[in-house]
Amino acid sequence: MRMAELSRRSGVPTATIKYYLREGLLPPGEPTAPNQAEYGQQHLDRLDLVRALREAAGLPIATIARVFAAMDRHREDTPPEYLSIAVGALSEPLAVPEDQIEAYARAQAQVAELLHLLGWNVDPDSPGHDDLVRAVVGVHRFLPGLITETKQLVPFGRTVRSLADVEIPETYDPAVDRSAVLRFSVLGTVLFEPVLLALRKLAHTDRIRHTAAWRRRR
Amino acid sequence: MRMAELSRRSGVPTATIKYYLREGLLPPGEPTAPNQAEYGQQHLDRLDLVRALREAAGLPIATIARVFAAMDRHREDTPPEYLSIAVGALSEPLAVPEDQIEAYARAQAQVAELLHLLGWNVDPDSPGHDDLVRAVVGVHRFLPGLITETKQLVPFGRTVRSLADVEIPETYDPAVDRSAVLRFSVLGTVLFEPVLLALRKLAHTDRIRHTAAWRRRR
DNA sequence: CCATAATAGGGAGTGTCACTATCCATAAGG
DNA sequence: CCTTATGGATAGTGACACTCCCTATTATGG
Repeated sequence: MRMAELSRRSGVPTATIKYYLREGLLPPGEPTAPNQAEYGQQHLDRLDLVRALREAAGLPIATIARVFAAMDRHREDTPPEYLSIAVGALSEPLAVPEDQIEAYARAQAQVAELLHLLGWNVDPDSPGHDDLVRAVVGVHRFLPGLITETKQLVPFGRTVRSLADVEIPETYDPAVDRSAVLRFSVLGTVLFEPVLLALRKLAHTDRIRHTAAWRRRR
Repeated sequence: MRMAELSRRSGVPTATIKYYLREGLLPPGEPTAPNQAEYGQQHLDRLDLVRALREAAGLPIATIARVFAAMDRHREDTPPEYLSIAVGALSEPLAVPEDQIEAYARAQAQVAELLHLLGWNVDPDSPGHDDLVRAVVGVHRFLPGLITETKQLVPFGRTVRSLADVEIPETYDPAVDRSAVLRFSVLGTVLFEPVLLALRKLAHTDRIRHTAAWRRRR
């Protein structure tokens, strides 16, 4: 199919498709002439993924491009590897500002201690590690005293870990093709985040309603 | 204190403070002359909160303004009320696009059923309710078949609810002043979100490492 | 008292992001 | 053959979060 049909079938304007091509969100079509190219199912699939990542997850174009680049670079790896690479590409690499080196070092140490306490089999370049360091720096900075001891975070780790058992099936069926697994993993990661955060807010409300102890001033 | 000192002590440039004043993120200073005004501790506190909400949580200016407006409008309410209002103001109000009315209706029904299954004492205008509807619409749209039955979400609700018990203390000490409680609640809500999401990614990695069952093709 | 610096308030300018529109030299299709 | 479409490139748009600059005062040190 050519541009017009790709646009019609995906629901994305041609101008936007061209923009995505420029930004590397879409591989170029198969050229049939200096000014003609043929697009296929993979382009439709990718446009659908772009829409999900932009409209539902709100990811910036640059991040989506990074995820796709990582996916394409590692399509020969084993499933756990390329999944990890793709999900990891969702996060910005850690950039420590000159004036906050100690704050990051402290957070980094605390994260390492936490992972040790949890006994998790993850290393510092696993997806989420740098995000956790960044997040802990933020908490330290603006709510100092909230995480004074690393072990305070352990219940959160254990709880979230129990969710992982529900989210990720025990077995991986190799009959399902790689790109479907990838799509599922990346989308599952980002589309479920707002679900969890919204549930957390609602849980807070329920928790407060069950706390009869908003003692009145007397 | 006046502009220069407010800027120096908060670390926010004067041009930015003026911008925040225009956008309603800061209440105007006490005017002492047509071109002079006096700022106080409340302005310093607020600038600090703005920094946290912008730099650590990445919230847009308009959202921060909405939170402050809600806080100011409800400063006479009881603690559970104004906390709920403030945290609720963190979310955009639900806007249903013309062409997705059924999708939202379906998600709304599913959220209602979920809350019933969980037995939570929350109503549809609680903070997070609309976010959950939006998030469920997103999952339905881009990962159809993932949430076919509402009860699949129950474990997530229960798990997150158990976190709420850890996060929110049993009692609220009225000796602590309102604005500190508010700051703590709003910041606690948003600063802990990235911690949870990062832990989730790490938990996924650990889960996958414990899943020996990435069966090889044979 | 006066020269200099600082101030509130407002408008305009900047850089980034994610598109969106226009142009042009081909190419496709009836 | 002639209208329409295409790929590639460049420019423009609107939202956002500042940032700069201007002006008529006002504060302040000598």
